[in-house]
Amino acid sequence: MSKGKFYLSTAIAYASGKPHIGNTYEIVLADAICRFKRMEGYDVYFQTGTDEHGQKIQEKAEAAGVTPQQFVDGTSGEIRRIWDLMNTSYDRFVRTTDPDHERKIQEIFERMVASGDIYKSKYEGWYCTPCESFWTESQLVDHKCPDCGREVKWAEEEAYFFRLSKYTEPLKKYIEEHPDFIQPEARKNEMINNFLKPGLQDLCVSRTSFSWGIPVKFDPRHVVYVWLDALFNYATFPGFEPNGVNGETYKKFWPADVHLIGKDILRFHTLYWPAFLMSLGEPLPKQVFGHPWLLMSDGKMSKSKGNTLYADDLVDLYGVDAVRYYVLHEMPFASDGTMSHDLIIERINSDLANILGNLVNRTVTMQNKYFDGVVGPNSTLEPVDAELIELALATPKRCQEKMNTLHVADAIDEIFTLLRRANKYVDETQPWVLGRSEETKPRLATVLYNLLETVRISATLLRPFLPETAEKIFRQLNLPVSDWDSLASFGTIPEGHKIGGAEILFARIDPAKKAQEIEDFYAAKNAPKSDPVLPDVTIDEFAKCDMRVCKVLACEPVKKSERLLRFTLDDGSGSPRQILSGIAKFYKPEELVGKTVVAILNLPARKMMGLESNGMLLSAVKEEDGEEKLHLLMLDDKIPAGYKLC
RNA sequence: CGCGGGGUAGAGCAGUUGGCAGCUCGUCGGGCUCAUAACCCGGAGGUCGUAGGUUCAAGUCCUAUCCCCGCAACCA
Repeated sequence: MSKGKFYLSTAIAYASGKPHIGNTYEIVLADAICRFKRMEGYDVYFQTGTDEHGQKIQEKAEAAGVTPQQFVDGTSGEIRRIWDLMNTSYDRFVRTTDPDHERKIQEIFERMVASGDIYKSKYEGWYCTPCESFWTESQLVDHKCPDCGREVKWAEEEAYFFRLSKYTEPLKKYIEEHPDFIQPEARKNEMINNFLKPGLQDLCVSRTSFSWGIPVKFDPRHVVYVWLDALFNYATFPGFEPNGVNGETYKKFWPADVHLIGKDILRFHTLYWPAFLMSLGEPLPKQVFGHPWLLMSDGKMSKSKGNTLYADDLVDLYGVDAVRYYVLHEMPFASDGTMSHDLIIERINSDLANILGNLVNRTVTMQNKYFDGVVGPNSTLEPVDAELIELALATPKRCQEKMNTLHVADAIDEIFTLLRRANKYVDETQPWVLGRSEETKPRLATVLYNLLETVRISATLLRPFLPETAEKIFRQLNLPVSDWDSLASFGTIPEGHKIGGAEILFARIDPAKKAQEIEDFYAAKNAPKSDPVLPDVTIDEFAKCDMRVCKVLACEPVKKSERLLRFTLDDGSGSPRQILSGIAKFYKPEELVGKTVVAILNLPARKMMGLESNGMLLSAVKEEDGEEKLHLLMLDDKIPAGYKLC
């Protein structure tokens, strides 16, 4: 029997690379909420996926030498693999390169043009050519570019705009009338004060500077702004149709109950997205939760271990449920959480092994030891029993209350409070003493019965968070996995039932041994492995690259830049050549002066940090566990400048 | 003055409208032996970053200041 529908979405992950554990946190959090809702009896639709358009992806694909579509096919697959690895129960995994989605976006764009909410205009402002940036009057410093201090000129570019300004008041009204719309609360004020009070400006919703996006149908020089494209995934995939003939899933589940997103993209979800929906006359989502970030506390981690944690590595080292537990439990509701190997080990040992695992183990072991696994009657109710039973019966409701406000970590805490109480109960009742004489056997049977029921209730509540572990517990109890309704009563295990054997759920980890294991693990991963050889090029194609020997005449860091060095080179032509290279992390400028290097000269000039770069220095580069290792190619100083490579 | 987060016990954090400074881990002492050296009880440990201010009362409100950190951008 359904208690109603529940539609939750995660943000779609930007398919620009492999997601780290911080990105993975979001899908696990979403999964825990959805599993909980399903257990409560809601009809759940859980959508996630990948956002695959935009300039950054186009650039990354070019750098990798593949088409953007090939590139996102790879990254999207990788993201989905990690979502599956984390045992997440999404109903649908969507991709914005889906042709049906693209068609709908084009139609939505046209519909907005028809209604007058999108209009063609000019993007204008003070333009700094070297920086390729538009500035407003107020941003200028001495009427010059605030970044590089050069002259700016008034420039304009044709673009489509969405009449966002028109929705300032309706949005303000909606947010005020729906106090739970933006969560956590603090973010709401941020949106109101920073954006709504000053009034929203119309939003530029097309781009001409790159091509990897959904083309505007009647004006294909423009591609649709990625956010307009991406945000609509929540509606198009369940079956929203711009012509009004919506699909079944959309009819049933829209509006979404929760959009779960990172706090950094709250603005897009609480202002732009509702405004787009208002423009189409569609209902607005009920709640947007901007979750905090999971940060790496990498201070003590050595370079060889790497400082970015990935879900698949962590699963290899600790197992799925341990990783799920960590991210779900260690994230505060509103502020950022931290993560490291040491912290994970600590949590596994103290919570999963000692409190949960040990309770299950000692309970199952005793039942087997004293009664050969056969459950007896619970006949001797004492005050200490009542206390445990009362808490066991109160815990589901407490969990539910926390989950209703998305306080997932607090919900888990409620379960562990019960588990701690049960451990204490063992001490209070001293079953090993009761087991010594036949007289006290009935009392022992009752004590163990109460423990088994408490374990059953706890395991049921753990299902959304630790699905595999919950199943393992039920296997030890030799019971079918129990559901939400069974939590209303204490005493569901039938007398005479025979439980299964004890089995370790989470082995305690020896931190020193594990540290060694972690080091070996990363060392093996970092072992040199060769990238596949790229498809053949012809000698003619190769010859198009004009690579020449250059001498470094001067080299200095670029102001305000972390990575860039500015080189002045002798390329043999007689006039100096300026090239910028992002290698400041690897070399000190002074040690490069006078060196003999190789550069490609015939790349188009490119501006970085306001300076022009005429070519590229060749380096040997390799990604090692997310970190780039780089060595500048240097030749024998006997080779004169200007020699060509072939 | 790019945007943002944060300084509370050795570590990680909670502290709602101001009203006795709390939780988890660790540590020390004790208990227990069913259990994964696990479990249970108790203790020690904090002038709440600093300096001012408002108040009967400030971790909490105001002002100033110091210190950490994340994000963004250039990365041919």
